[in-house]
Amino acid sequence: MLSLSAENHLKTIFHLSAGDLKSVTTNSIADVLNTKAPSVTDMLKKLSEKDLISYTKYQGSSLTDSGRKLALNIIRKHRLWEVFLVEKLGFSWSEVHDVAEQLEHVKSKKLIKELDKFLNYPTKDPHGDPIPNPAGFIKYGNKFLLCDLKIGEKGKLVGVKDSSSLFLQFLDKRKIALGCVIEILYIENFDNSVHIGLEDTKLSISLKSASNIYVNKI
Amino acid sequence: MLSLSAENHLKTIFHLSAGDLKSVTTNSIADVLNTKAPSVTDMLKKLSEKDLISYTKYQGSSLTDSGRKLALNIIRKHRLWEVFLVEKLGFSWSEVHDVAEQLEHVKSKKLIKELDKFLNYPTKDPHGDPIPNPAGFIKYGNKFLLCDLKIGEKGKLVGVKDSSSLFLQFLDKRKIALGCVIEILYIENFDNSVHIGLEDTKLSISLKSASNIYVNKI
DNA sequence: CTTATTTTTTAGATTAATCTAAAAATATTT
DNA sequence: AAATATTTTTAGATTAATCTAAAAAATAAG
Repeated sequence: MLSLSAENHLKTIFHLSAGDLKSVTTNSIADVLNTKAPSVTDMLKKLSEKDLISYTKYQGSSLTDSGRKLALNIIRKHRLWEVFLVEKLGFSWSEVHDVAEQLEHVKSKKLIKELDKFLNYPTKDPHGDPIPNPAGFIKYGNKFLLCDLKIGEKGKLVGVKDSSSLFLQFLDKRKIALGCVIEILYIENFDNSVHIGLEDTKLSISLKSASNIYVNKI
Repeated sequence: MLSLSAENHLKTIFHLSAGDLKSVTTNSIADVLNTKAPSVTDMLKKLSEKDLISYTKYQGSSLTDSGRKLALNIIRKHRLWEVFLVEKLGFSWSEVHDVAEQLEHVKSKKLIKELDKFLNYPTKDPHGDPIPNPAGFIKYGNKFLLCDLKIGEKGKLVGVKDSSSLFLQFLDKRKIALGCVIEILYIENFDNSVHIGLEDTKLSISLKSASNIYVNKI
């Protein structure tokens, strides 16, 4: 049985390696988890002992197959709970993270199996991120960053890169939501701000914002 | 912020003092929590420090008003989650305890507020136990133990005293469920076993079983 | 009302997760 | 490629929750 801290380390390594099995630095893990590097080193040794990561001193760490499976299971739980919070309890997408962060650690196979059924087997969480299946398989959509579209191209918003509540609330204020169709109108030379068409309105967002929005080209 | 262990101690003291503010022994707490007396003593000192219990060495401990409020809040969360598991996820009443035991420690005011609304403000959990309101008020029904009814009297099953999954499964097997009407037919002199009428059938249960079933007289 | 038994507490360890400060290894810069 | 800077690890503490063994207090029994 993994400790809460061990689960959080695995999850973080998964996110930092972008779902790959590539190597992740000790400091980057500490940053995400708000701890210090020595604490992370300790945990890396323990996870390595259990064969959940491969770790060589000073060379960073990467998930093994079994570690990746465990990480994906935690992420699966996190995202299913997020769907529950939004669809059943009326949370907004900017409010769900902290609560899901706690719920993801509840241990019960049956709970997740039944929750999945109750939610009608969703494949995406409220931020557009894919929900891994029970076997630990995750299907990434073929998405682009909004800032990479050319002028005149259109995309449907399918996810965000930065899902901090600050950014999500920024989007809410401008009625930019999952599923919206966005057209690139033009790009300001001066500051690279991006003028977009959104349903019936036009507005301008910063390059930084456009680099945090995923779309499917249409 | 209370630790998980502190929350469990408060909850246990509440249950052992039967919802009262009466004093509870150190060993009885250790028994319920599957720990040893010295561990409990340590925690009692900490809880006392925070004014959640009043504790005098060798004299047992009892909840203060604020401790009682916290305990009831945990119990509220536990019971709401039990309702959710049974009504929404299709768990049986013998399966919910261990999962609710984990869910009750998730911290989020909004979560419980919305869950309560989603469940349509239930007042009883799946075992018939009352759910405390958000202010920490709990309303006990006027219930009797089945074994205390006289021959010929009838009662509606409104709860169980022992909600171990062993006992609940025992009841399930005999189709004895919340809401059933039970009549006392007669009591065997030899072993005190209790013959009951249950809907259209008759059966016999031990005195021990009859002492674990709560009914409302009808 | 002593003596024996049981309960509770204290004393002293252990484990897990964290930290700071210092040492070691790696990476960067000139 | 030597010097400097950064990153990572080790060493050594700390805190919280637990434990066992022994001491102290309360309770029960004769």
